[in-house]
Order: sequence, then C-alpha cells, then structure tokens
Amino acid sequence: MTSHSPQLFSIVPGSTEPIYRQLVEQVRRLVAGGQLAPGDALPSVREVALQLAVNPMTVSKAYGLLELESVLERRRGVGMLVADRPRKRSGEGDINARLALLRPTLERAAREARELELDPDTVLSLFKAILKESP
Amino acid sequence: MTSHSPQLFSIVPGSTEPIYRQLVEQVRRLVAGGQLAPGDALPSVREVALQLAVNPMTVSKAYGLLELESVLERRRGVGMLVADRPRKRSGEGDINARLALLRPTLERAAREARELELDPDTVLSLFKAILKESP
Amino acid sequence: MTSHSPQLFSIVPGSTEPIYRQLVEQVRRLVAGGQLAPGDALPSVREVALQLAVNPMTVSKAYGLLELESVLERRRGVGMLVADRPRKRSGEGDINARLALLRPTLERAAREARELELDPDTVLSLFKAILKESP
Amino acid sequence: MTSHSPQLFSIVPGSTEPIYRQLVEQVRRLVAGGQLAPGDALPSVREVALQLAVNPMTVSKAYGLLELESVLERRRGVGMLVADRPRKRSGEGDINARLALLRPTLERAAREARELELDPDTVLSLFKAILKESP
DNA sequence: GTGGTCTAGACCACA
DNA sequence: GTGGTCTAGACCACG
Repeated sequence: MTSHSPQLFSIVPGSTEPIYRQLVEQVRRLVAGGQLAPGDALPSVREVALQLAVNPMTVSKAYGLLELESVLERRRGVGMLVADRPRKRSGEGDINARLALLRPTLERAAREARELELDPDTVLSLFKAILKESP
Repeated sequence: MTSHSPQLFSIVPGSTEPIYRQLVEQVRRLVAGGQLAPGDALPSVREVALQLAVNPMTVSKAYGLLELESVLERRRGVGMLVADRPRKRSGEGDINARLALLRPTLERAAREARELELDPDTVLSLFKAILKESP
Repeated sequence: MTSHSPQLFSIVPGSTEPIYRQLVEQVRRLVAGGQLAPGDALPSVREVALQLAVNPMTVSKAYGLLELESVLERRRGVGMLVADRPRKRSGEGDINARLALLRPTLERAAREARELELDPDTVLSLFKAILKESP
Repeated sequence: MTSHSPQLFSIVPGSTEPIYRQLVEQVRRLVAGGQLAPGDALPSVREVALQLAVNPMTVSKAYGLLELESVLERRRGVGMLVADRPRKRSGEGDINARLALLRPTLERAAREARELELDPDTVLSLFKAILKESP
C-alpha cells in the first residue's frame, strides 16, 4: 500500500540547508513525533521527487542516510518502511527527547532575537501567534 | 587603538549555512538592533579570522557583500565602518523591520514543533526559558 | 551539448583592473549590447578559467556578483543563464544606456589626449581607424 | 622655484587603477606632450598630496618610479625636475610616439563599443563632443 | 557534468 | 596596520 499523503514533506528551496538534509531531519522529527509509526510506508522516491520538484537522487540519498541510521528499513519490492526500534511513546522521557530535537532551533531564534535587541515578550507573543496558526 | 571586542561574532562551524553568510546575517542583525551604530568600526578581517579560526578570505567575503549592500563602508587604511544611512531607530516601523528579520527562524521552529507533535504551551515555556537565560 | 564559444571573454592580465571585474563589466556590456540574450547559457566557470588561464574562483566570483545584480541566473546543475528581465532592445532609451556605459572610457581617452597635447582631429581619425578595424 | 599650478594632477579616486600609477602615467603624458619641459620643477610631494587629499607616500612612490625611469631627476634641496633627455619635440616622430601612448585607451574604448553593439558613427560623434568640451 | 565554499599562503595598494 | 586579489587544490551539493 503506497501512502498518498498529499504533502508529507516540504522543503525550503532557497535555503542553504541542503535538500537531502532537510528531508532527513524532517523524517526524524515525524518519526519522533509519532506521525510516522514503525511499519509505516514512506512515499516512494519518485513520488516525493515529483511533489517537491527535486531530483530523485536527492530523495534517494536522504532515504539512504536514514537507512544507515536505522530510522528506516528498505524492504525489497515494497519500499522504505519506518523501522520498529524499541521506542517508548507518550512517556516523559520521550517528550524530553523531542524537546531536545527542537532546542537548537529555539536557541538560534533566541540568539537572533538578542542580536536584534528585541524584547522577549514581544518575541514570545509573535511566536505564540505563529505556533497556533497553521496546524 | 585596537578594538578588543572579546567576541562580537560567533559561528556554528558544522552548520550547512556557509560561514560567510552566517557573518553577513549576524552583522545585519547587529546593525538593525543598534548594537553596531553608524560610524562604528568593525573588527578587522584578520582579527575576526583569528577569533573564529577561519580563513581571512571568508571574513573578507562577508564584509565585501555587506559593502555591496551598503550596510558597511570601506575606509582606506582604516577598515570597515557601519554605514550611516538614514535609520529611524526606536520607532514603530523599526520594530516591525526587526521582527520581520526574526520571523523565518520562528516559523521554522514552529514547523519543527508541529512535526514533533509537541504541545504549543510546552514549546512556549521552553522558549521563554531559553530567551531569558543567556543575555 | 557543450557550447564551444571559442573566446567569448578576453582579459588583460597585466592590468590593474581586477580580472573578476573585467569579466563583470564585459558581461554587462555583452548583455546590454544583446550579444548575450536572455536565456543564453554562459560558458561554465571551468571552461572560462581554462581559456583565460585563470583560477576558477576568479570566474566564479564574477558570476556570483552578476547574479547578485540580477544580470545572470543560476540554474542548479545547468549553469549560469542570462536573466530575462524586461529589456527594451533597439529603443532609444536603450542606446542612451549603452552610450552611458561607454562614456567613462571615452572621457578617459579625451583627458589623456589633452595631456599629450594631441590635436582633436588627429585623435578622432586614429579612433575612427581603430573602430572600423577589428570587428 | 616651486610651481604653483593650481591643479597639475587629477585622479579618479574610485578607480581600481592605483593612484600612484595614475600619477605616473599622467606625468609621462604631460612630459610627452610638452606641458612639462626638461628642467621644469614638479610640485612637491606634500603639495600634490594636499591637493589630491592623498597620502604623501603615494605621491612619493610615483615620483620614485618616474626617477627610476629617468623621466624625472631628484635634485637635492630643490625637488624633482623633468629630466632633459634627448627629445625631438614638434617633429613627426614625436607625434607618433604620443599617439602610441594614447592608442591602448582608444583600443579599449573601441572594444567596449563593439561589445555594446554601438554604431561607430554614434560613438565617434560622442567622442568628438567630449574631446572639444573641457580643455 | 554544474556552481559553491573553504583553506593556506602569497603579493599589492594604501595609511 | 587596513582591505583586496589571486592561486592551487580540496571537498560538497545537485543533476
């Protein structure tokens, strides 16, 4: 069964962050967050490449790295599946692990806010608005 | 008299963001935030290169791009100065301009939080803690 | 299919004008003159570097600056193309723009002729001969 | 006798052409054109430096190079004088020598005009206007 | 194959 | 001392 999630992935094409790495980190987060559960099938390389208007090799490279990391498993004739490693979902430790994945970006935002001499409360209310915006 | 700003700039060496671009954006923010005021001298190319353990050409490239943008001015035999363009500090428009510079990073954090299926309030309180932490 | 433009660019190696700037101005003129039309591919960095016996980074710097100016566009995995901006070719305004690009060099020549105490008519006939010579 | 020519020299500060070289070539032309005759005194280093708002070392370097070339002579306690080498003024050969000094700039202008796809006659009439303009 | 980034080190122009 | 230019060569991202 091929998942037809209309837009599981999204990339920022103008970024200096390489596309394959944007994909790798996105999958890691989706797995950590439980939106991709062990055994779930990922969209095929071609499908993703088409959706994102990206070279298939780029997607393939991301999948390959995730396989090396044991986040994904390659199943002959089937495609890539989320690996089922021992994962303690909905526990306390898990929340901390997920917060740890988010922390670097929050720290970057905090550093930039400081360099811009912005008031923490102003920044917090903007962030709150953005957070509750698109889900 | 050499300015001995102990660490005006900081870079993330492992990042995929090119070093010269990290520097460009950092200077833009420091100027927008007023920490670098028109007429201020920037640390010399060599000084920054030493502090960051980076090749002088990399710093020079950043300074050169900022000169093209008219954020900096080159003074023969003196060094780079912050350009004095008409800037309306401490006005409303200015705050919005600075928030606009911060927005992309906040949006990135929000997207990552969503992918991690993290509760907005949990994220906000972590961000609040980070924001009030290091200054 | 590699374009084999036998010698699109030429530089004066001994000049004090930096090579990258000679290239930038040359491309600007070729685009302004229409010899490089929007969508045209430029010779690759490596190709130009070989032809001119110059370091690839020098060519790359010129291309990068022209991209910042929106004279060129970078196409991933393809190379640099002439940007297709609204350009009014063969109009009056266009001729004036092109003459404006030439004026500084003509003024320099006039100043030098004056310093050499050369008769304007003598200078004009020499220039006429040179102009109709090499095309 | 110190010559007080209010502005014997002129430079283009924004140019990539080094100032000392602009000065060297200007003196060569003024000597070739006869505006500076053998035995004439040149303005002092300090005087030129003040007039042009340039570092005295830069002027000194230019004079030094012209001395090496035997275009100028250094006279202790007097200053720099134009050297009196055998020079056949107002003869045919001399005109050719002066035209030869001008030729590179004319060739550069012709090349630029060609790259701009400008009509030779248009270029010639612009040049004529400039030539008869400022003397 | 394309362009981009970076290094280590040289030399130049200017103050 | 300042910044600017260039080289030779390495490695990366993308197609």
